[in-house]
Amino acid sequence: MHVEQLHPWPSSVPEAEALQDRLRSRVELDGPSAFELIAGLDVHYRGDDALTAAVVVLDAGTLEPVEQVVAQGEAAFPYVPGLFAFRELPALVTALERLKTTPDLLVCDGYGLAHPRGFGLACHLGVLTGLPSLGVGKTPFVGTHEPPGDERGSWTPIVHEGATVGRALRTQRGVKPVYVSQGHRIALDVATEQVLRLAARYRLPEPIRHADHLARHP
DNA sequence: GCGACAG
DNA sequence: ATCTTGTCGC
Repeated sequence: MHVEQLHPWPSSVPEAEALQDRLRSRVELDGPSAFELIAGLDVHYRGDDALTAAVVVLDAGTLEPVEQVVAQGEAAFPYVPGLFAFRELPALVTALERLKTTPDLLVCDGYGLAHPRGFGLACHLGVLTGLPSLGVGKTPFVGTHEPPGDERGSWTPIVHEGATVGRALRTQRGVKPVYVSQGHRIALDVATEQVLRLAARYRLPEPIRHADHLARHP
């Protein structure tokens, strides 16, 4: 599939923040509510710089994989909370470009709107591809929230600077919640519904589990 | 001002 | 993210 060019690549923290501020204006917080092909994305680190990016496309109905690609790369930026996306974007974009199929939803490992400048990895990937995207975080980042109830499917809003930026969602009874936020071209209700449906058996949604496995065992 | 901070 | 054993539970 086609992905928009990354350049110019930021060479400093202020440049990276400015790029996020600029691209943020392109995020759309509403879009389709049904999807045929759903991609999971993840990266596995192998040392200081080396990393493997993996993308697995699943049939939304059967949850069977229909295509999977990997790309070897290097961390393209130092790890700075809030600028995490710049580490993994080049390798993830390379992997996406190797896809023969075009998914209609990207399920990203990390945050989208629930980010210090409202532009996490999921937003960035959504804007570059033009595809609906959402982020699934495994630990809290920005904002505050109450613990969701124990039942699968219960959730509480994540509030940051007075606005709802995501949801803490219990995908399974007896496990820690995951943190869902919008990336691009998707409503929060739809993102929540998709994550819950994709996490029918485990804490994390199936597309991310597949991508994580592939990145670790290419 | 200080600490905490997605992966 | 990654370095790492045993242990509890289905």
